[in-house]
Amino acid sequence: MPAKRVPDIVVARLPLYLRALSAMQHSGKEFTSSQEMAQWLGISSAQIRKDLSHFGEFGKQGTGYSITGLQQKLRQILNLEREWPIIIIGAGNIGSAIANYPGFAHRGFRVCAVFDNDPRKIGSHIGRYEVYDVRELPTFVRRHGIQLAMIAVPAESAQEVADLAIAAGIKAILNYAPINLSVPDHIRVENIDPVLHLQHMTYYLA
Amino acid sequence: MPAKRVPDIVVARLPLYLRALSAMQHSGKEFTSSQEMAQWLGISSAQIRKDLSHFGEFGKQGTGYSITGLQQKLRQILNLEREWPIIIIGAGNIGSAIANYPGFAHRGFRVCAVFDNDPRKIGSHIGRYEVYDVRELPTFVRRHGIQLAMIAVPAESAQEVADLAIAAGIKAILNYAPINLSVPDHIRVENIDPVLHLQHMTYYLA
DNA sequence: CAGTGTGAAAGTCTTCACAGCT
DNA sequence: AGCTGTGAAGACTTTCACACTG
Repeated sequence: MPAKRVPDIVVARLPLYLRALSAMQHSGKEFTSSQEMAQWLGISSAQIRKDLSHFGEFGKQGTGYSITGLQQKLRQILNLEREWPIIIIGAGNIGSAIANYPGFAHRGFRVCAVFDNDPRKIGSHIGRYEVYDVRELPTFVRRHGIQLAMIAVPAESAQEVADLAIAAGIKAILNYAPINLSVPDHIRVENIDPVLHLQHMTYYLA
Repeated sequence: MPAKRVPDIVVARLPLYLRALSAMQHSGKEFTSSQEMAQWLGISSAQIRKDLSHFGEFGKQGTGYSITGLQQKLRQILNLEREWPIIIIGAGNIGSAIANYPGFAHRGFRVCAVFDNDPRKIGSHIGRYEVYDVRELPTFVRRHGIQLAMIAVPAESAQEVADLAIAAGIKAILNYAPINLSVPDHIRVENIDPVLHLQHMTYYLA
């Protein structure tokens, strides 16, 4: 469906559009326009139209976009018509919080296991997940064909567990450790480090 | 110190440089080069030099940058020579996890209070923080002159607590709720939504 | 001679503005 | 009338490549 090669920055905005559409759907509306979405998201309407135009023509002139229709298209584009299993590596504060985060379920993801290397944590429960020994990770990942991992271990161990996960077949990593992972070209990594955001904002504070 | 107006995208990379420098410092080195940092971060050396050139000349030709010297400069630029107090709004999974996250302390921030509106949580303890009634937030923020807040409440309440916090004097918000906050122009907001990152990555997975 | 700082060139991304459809 | 989809223009960002310095 992508006509040519779509810029990564455009792909990054699609989930945002999807999120806005969900909120609009909740408010019971049936159609929306690039203008309305733009206002909602604080960006320009031209950008939204241009972004979507990379993938096809989803709107009706004079009317706008069907909210459910566009959601469906975006889910197709982002491969969200299936549910993706994810593993969490690290059963500390962050690992526990994301394991119990209810926000994944309705947006295409299902946490299916939590791993740690601390004998005191292995076998214990986090919400409804038993914590497994990280040594069982390779077998687990291979057996279930899992491609997504979230890393929530201390910075010192992050590269090590990333290597382990990649060797086992993981293709994309959401990394919560405050460190830059080095990975092969075909592996995707996205990072979440709240401190980076805070430090960015303090630049603008008196 | 900023010669002219520095692009926001440049400011956003400075914390990344700071993080890389900390890691290098730990490995005992004294000097680094734009090339070494670039390799570490997976970006180009020219970009690093250009970014830094917006703020002054920090390197020595032939030698590179003093690791501690550059760290100090970046801390100055980002206003990180003081320690910033932050409040957390929301004492659920995410709020608790970030309250206990040890990564803030050495990077310029100190969590100083946690608020919630749930009577069952108010008065209870999260790590070493007592959870306060959100109705005490305005007084607390004013009395201590707090400018930074992290919002970790459900999406439905996020706009409401953001409004409350802003009215009390909060100037910058790190928002964990999966929703776009609308705020006045002079307030800065950054968002963390792991699902957005995951959905971005599934685009590239088979 | 290794490595910075920087104009100029190349590349990328956003906005404009309007033809054309409903 | 209202709103999309889109070339072309404009703005912004990155990279190049080299004069210069310790």
